[in-house]
Amino acid sequence: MSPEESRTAALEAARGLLIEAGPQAVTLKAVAARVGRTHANLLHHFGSAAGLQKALAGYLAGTVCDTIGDAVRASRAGIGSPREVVDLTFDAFDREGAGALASWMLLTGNEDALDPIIETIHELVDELAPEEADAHGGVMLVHQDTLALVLMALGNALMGKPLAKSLKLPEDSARDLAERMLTEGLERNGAEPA
Amino acid sequence: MSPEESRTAALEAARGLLIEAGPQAVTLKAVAARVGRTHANLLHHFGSAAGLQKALAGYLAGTVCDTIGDAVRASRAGIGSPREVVDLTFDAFDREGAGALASWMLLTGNEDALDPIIETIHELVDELAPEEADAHGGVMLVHQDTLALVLMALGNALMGKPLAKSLKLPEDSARDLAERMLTEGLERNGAEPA
DNA sequence: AGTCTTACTTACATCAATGTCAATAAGGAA
DNA sequence: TTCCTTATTGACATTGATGTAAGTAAGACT
Repeated sequence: MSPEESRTAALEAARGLLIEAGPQAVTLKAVAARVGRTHANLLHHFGSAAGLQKALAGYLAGTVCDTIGDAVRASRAGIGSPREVVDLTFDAFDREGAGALASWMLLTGNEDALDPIIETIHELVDELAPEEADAHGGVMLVHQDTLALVLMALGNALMGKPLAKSLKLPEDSARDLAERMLTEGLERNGAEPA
Repeated sequence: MSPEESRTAALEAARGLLIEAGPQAVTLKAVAARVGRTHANLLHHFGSAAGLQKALAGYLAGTVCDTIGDAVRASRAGIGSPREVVDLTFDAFDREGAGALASWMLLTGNEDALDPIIETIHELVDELAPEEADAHGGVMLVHQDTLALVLMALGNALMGKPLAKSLKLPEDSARDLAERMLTEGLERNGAEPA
């Protein structure tokens, strides 16, 4: 197997472990077992456990960005509905492990590894901002709305299910809320409703 | 030292460690060192490391609830401004370690330990809901707004600072956003503006 | 062929966190 | 006092994650 194949196979395995069992489960031995190698082999490819984690962060940032970015660009005659953007963002954090990884990095004090994720989000923000707003400070508002969107998506990925249950709300209430907020924000910002 | 004193001293130390250095730093040895005991002593008092963690969850839930609840009740002639509620909630997650603990519990799959925290949040929600809305389904909306508030507070505690920096927004933009959202939500719900 | 690189492995070493056990010491109760 | 409970400790055992070192095998290049 080529080095590149080995690396991506390992990263896919690590991503699966992260989503299924949480960050604690992403150990050299567990990832190695999933790809049928030994943990020493992963050390050979990634240098260290921290190297694997950093590579995983970059890999996740890439896949998350691709997923969202592609969908956004595909539906980009009329940029799609705000709901679509909301669903994409929430799915990215819920199901693609970005939320779990991000919080894990922060909780372990490893903030550097977060940079690629934040950067890709930043790119998405730029792409979503209606251009006509740029001139008169409207970007500020769009960035604020995106900030709220990401924060809610992250919070929802972590606590959404138990919290909604505790409040006796349907499980995806947070998405409705984010949609409402995004719609109002865009209207306030002068964008035409989709 | 009495058992109760020992326990609370240990829990205070654990809380400090959690806030300063993250959940990974809350180990038996580290906590013991901070209170001038040995890790075996903590095992004696809490039974196991998981026991300490569970006790810490309950302790944090208690202090967080007391802090917010007291302030809310104190300013309860006219329930205070929405901004006040926002600040209290954000501070709870930012500075009292509730956010770090909650996500840590979730990430390690230890969801039971979260129950007391969610329960105290639930109590706060009930207290904040304007009574006149109860009759015609307005509680649903208030609960939704509270859900959004908590999710944003959690997300902000974890990613707020780096994300705002990346978006070139002032550091507490999320609080402004939450305030705006809460105000609009309450107005929509028919509550008189404070 | 021979050589060099490299993916990969086995075996060992280390370190940190957790947990167990026996012993000590100190206070209250009989 | 004696006894009993219990807070506390030190020494040891265990486990899991990480890292190192030496060696094997297979392909590439001369």
